[in-house]
Amino acid sequence: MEVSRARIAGVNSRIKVVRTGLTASAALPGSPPDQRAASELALDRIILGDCLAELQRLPSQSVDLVFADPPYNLQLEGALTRPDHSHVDAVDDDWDKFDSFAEYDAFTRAWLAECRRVLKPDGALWVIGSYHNVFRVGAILQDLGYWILNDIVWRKANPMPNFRGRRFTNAHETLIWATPTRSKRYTFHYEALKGGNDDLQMRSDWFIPLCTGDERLKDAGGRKVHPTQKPEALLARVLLSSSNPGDVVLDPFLGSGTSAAVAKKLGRRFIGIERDPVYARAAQQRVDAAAPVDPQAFAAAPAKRSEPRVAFLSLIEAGLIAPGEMLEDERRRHKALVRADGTLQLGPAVGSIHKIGALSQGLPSCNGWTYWMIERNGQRLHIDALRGEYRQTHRAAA
Amino acid sequence: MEVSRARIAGVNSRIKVVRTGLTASAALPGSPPDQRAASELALDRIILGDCLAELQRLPSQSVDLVFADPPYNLQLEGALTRPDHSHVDAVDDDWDKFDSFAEYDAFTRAWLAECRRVLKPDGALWVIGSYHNVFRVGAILQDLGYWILNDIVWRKANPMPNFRGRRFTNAHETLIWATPTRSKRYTFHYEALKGGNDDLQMRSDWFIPLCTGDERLKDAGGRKVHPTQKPEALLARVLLSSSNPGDVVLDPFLGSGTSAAVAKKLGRRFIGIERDPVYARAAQQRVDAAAPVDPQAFAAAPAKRSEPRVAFLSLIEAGLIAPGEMLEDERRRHKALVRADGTLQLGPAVGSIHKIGALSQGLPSCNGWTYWMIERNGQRLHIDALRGEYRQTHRAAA
DNA sequence: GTCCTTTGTGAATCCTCAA
DNA sequence: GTTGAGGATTCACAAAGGA
Repeated sequence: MEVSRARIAGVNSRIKVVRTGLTASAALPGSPPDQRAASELALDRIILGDCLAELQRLPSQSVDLVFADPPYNLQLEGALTRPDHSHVDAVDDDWDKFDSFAEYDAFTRAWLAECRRVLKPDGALWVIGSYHNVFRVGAILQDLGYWILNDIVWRKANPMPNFRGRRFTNAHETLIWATPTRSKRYTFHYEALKGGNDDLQMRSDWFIPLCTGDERLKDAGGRKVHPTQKPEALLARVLLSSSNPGDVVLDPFLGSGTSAAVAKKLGRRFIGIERDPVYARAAQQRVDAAAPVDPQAFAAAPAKRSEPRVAFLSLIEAGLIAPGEMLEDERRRHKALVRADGTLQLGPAVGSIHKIGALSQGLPSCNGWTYWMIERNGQRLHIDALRGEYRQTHRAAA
Repeated sequence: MEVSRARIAGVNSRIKVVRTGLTASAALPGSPPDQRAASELALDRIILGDCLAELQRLPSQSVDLVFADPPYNLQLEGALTRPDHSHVDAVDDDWDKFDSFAEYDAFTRAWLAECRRVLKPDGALWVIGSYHNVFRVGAILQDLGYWILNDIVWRKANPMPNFRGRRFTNAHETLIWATPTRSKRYTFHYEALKGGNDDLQMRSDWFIPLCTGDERLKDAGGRKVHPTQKPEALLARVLLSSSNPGDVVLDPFLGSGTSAAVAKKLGRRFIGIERDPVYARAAQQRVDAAAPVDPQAFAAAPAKRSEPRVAFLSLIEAGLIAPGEMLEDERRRHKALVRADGTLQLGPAVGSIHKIGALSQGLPSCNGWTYWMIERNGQRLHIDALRGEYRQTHRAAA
């Protein structure tokens, strides 16, 4: 999973191609979606166009991760307001809400369904929202067959206070992490996250400051370019936890381009869709200015699960353990004989290091590598240490 | 917010009336709901019966606050064991099983609609849920015309870990606070909450321990009476923030009776509906044993103030350390690369600041915070100093 | 009685690959 | 698709037990 310098250079040069201007959807008029193979997918580009129309052009099962920050406030979205919104009195309020919700739901269902089509089977989707919209998004997502893995709470370090003092300070937003189907194949860098968190599992509540200061995009007049620019730290945690270097990250509501900028910095590929030319241009400039961090700093960490398997027999064949030696558990309660074929013998029972380990304890299963110990140079070692030794000496060959 | 002694005494004497036993619904056969005025509403009682049927008997606009802890529809499959092979006691009760989302939605819509009818116009509703159900509950609640005031995150101090390391620790549950209509007339004790929170506005993320120890109801055999008993601190914050002494609190899924017990302790009236006779009896005993308390004691209780934990990753996210930088130990014998995910790399090894620190010295453990140094402005600092800096700028991190 | 160690447990949608 | 074996995996508390 090492990312070479050549690869990074390749990413950079590709970005340079689109740096000349936005890739407007109008530039691709004659390409029907069904004829576009995944290999043709143009990457590291910002598409200026309608979210739904552009999603429909993307090939199926071509994207590793979707990050979506859809509109929260129905009233402010031109496409979602009723034409005759002008006079709504209190009596009509419920109907108005129902109409708005129905429209919002239809819109949500449409883009979530397209994202599900575009996602690879082992990909995943993240959506962020507030209480205004996240319940609808979450329910629709479940209805469409997505499988929720976690809901994550982004706890804001410095939220806007509630000026009227009529509610609790709205100090968090919610993210939903889901796979397109109920699948066990998804990316999650458990050990890396744990390593960065004082060796404790990363929890579902994340404490991250708002996007402020230099990170916040401003226009020439010093006004913020986008009203809800997300902090890069939030996106970084999303991408680092659930994607790999080189993965394709799609953002159907790119906005100020946080997801694309972080994707570039962390060695991921991106596709961003944005309808507003002002946002799209700002995002493009931001992406152009973003510099990838040292590839060593985001290269996939070796996870135990992904280490190559080693048969216990291989240790015997490599001379690290001799047939006839005895293994013991930590407390020296059980003692087993190493046989030449890589099995253990404990009394009359013969089986794998795991089976005999489980049997000796009366448990349904056991990791023999971390259960059995052997004596070497007057010290006791888990046989897992010898496995590590074996892997080290055989890594060069591979 | 002060609860007067006279008022508490009055509540007590009323409760004595129903202390003789459970008020079974069968005891009220001849009273059609429409003929029952609000003034006749029998209070401080636990109704043994079906949630929907009993809600339908209650008069309209008679309740100040609803607290509902409905089934979550967890959809668990198979068994789960801890790394030590012990069995995880899952919530596999029949009451949590639904055939489909559609069935769960119909049930949810029915009880939420009845609660809306029963609520006074200036009343409010609280629902608690997890990602399994809360999105559906929230969307249906909006569809019915409820108006959401806040979503609240209950951050668990001591959640169950994710034993297989396949997801983020599910460390929170979500509460929704809503009024039956879009109304400005609802109860919110802003100042009282602020006073109990170091004069800071109470945020939407609440840090409260699970219900354990003596508070957890046990049967004669020492087994927990109810699988999902909620902590009284959670209910206390709900009731103190959004109800007044003397208010009527309705809980359609009473379970172990936390809401009723806290209501009695805080001088509120209650109506609890519970279908399971075992739960209902336990709740009744619990309520009988509950004595009015000083609200301040509750408000002060929950958050044990220790130094908030800071992840090394947070320093990177905050820009205090950049991915790709190098850390060195005091004597410059070892040099490690800071990775974007908050882990360190030393040669082929990747791990936490502590793990890599220990590895570099050949020791079993190491405090990475005081072992690793970094250069800043020509001077060398322990990374612990940067942690201090982070804590200073982010007080709310706990 | 005090201190230290061991054990138990909580609303959980909790593995992965080869044959 | 299914089956079977390999082997990876836990945090904060509280209560009980032992020295």
